Amino acid sequence: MLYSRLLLPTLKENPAEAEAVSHRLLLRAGMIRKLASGIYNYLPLGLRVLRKVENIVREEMNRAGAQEVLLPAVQPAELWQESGRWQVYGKELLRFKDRHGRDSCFGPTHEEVITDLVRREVHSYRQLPLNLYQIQVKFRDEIRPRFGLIRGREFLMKDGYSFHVDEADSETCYGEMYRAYSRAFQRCGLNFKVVEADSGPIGGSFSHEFMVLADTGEDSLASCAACDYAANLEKAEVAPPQGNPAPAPGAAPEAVATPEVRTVEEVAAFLKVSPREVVKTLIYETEAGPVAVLLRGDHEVNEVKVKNLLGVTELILAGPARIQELTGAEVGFAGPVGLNLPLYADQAVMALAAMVTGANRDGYHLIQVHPQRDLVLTQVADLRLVTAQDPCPRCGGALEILRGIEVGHIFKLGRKYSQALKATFLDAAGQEQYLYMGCYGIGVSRIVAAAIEQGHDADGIIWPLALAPFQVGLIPIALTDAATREATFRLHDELEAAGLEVLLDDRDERPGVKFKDYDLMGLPLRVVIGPKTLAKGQAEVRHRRSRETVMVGLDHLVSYLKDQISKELHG
RNA sequence: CGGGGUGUGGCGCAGCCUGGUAGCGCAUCGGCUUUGGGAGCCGAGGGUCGGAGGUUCAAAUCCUCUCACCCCGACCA
Repeated sequence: MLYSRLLLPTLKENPAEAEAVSHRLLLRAGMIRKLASGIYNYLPLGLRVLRKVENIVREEMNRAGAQEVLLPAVQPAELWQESGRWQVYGKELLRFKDRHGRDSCFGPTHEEVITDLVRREVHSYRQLPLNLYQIQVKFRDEIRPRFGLIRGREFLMKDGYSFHVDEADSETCYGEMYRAYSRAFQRCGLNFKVVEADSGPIGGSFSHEFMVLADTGEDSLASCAACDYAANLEKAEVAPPQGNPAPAPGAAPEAVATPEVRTVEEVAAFLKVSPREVVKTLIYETEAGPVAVLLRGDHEVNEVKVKNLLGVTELILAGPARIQELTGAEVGFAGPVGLNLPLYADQAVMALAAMVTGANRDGYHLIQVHPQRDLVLTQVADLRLVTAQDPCPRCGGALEILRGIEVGHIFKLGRKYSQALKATFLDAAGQEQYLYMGCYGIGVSRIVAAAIEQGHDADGIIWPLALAPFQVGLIPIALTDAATREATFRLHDELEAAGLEVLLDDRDERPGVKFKDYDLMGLPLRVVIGPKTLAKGQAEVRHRRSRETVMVGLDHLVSYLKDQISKELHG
């Protein structure tokens, strides 16, 4: 490919709109351009990378026995009404009417459509299992699109759905997808971690996310240094407290004046106690009514755990007026003693012998509160976020808290959609049964950004070979030199004939400009040819990642490059 | 949606506070010279200062409204 024929507008300066590294470099390297918030054009270079990811994912899905389909992006409201999600999906679902006034939406995901297809076409256990996937543009009207391709509104996704006669078979498929995903992300050259994830309201006993490790990631995860336990922070368990969980009660609770002392830090400092002895009382509104959650002052609530324990989908911290109404006191003085609300305590609270709580009275706190003697608890559970100070819940080893970008998510759907949409089959006994389903997603365009978050330096992108838009960049030092020109074009043709992807910079630019652009684009191998190298019958090959250069004789340059590429692609 | 910020040639910015003929760097076009890490000189083109309304003799600058975008929080591939 000749540079002069490509639409490849590189930028010297960082666009003001881009903050994230991948966003900046995608723009600067001329791979994407923004059309609207969270909506991007892919230019030729960006599309080449996107296609590479897509093909790796496709190959691994096919290898795992899945079949590719293509479902419509525009979907009728009826299906969503049938599944019940037309009401619950929220504003991320882009809705509109067609010319006849029929409610429609742009598909953010395809459970409804695929289940509809399968219920029409599959009637017998003999047709099962079935694993279908597609690679398609999705639209989710995100609250806040950001970081370029990492969270766009329109994005390319691989979504797959499997159908089974029973739960055991769906779990077999889950395992196959787990392995296929791992292979795909490995081939993409990503440093990733598989973590246990919250399976959410859909239910199911387990779910996994595939996280590309990057400090700029939007997700946090806990990972054990000693064993293979790793979980999304919102899922990560806290090991039950060790030692004596029920210390003997001491003196009776006593109210003390704490004027204008509200936060945990202020209370701890005022009463000269450790923040861990100050218990905070969080008042939440849920669709099932208000509740109170107790946590040690030095701990952070995990709202996902609270939601799951309560079985609610709505969990919002109560506002000042509502707190006043429920506790009789201002924010900062709520406490569990005598509070007429369902009371849920984090397990760590139970290990305290004497704690400080709000007194439900402005300007007062209670001291010497004993959890078992003084509180009427609805339930005690693990309700907080783990920290790097907590031991691993599996092996007791040290936990690390890392940041990651979610590029894949697999979970079991069970019979949620098959029941809602009445997707059934006849089993061997002639009985009508609901299908068991699994669901598997990969953020294809997000992988492009994640690979850059993981592979870059001050000069630009460093692509893994498998994703690079071109494998080799070819730079002539002086195209005005006839010998150089002739040798460069001949080499370009030879490389292409050998099946290598090569970009020849035939622009009338000075070498420095080309070097900068190639570092920015991040092609793995760069070949420089000029009068000086030609005089020795050689070319200079530079590895983008290591920055090492070697002189290679022109007569075996093609085989040298082929070797380098196959070495990196196949280990 | 709440909080913070930015809109001035294609890109990055100054000018705004204190109203008075719209500027700089890069990019673009033409010419000459250059050619191993974002070249030099000469010349040229390109902007209703996000939009609307208002104040004023006069608005990029002051006021009101509005739109777009970015960053921090609640959603997810």
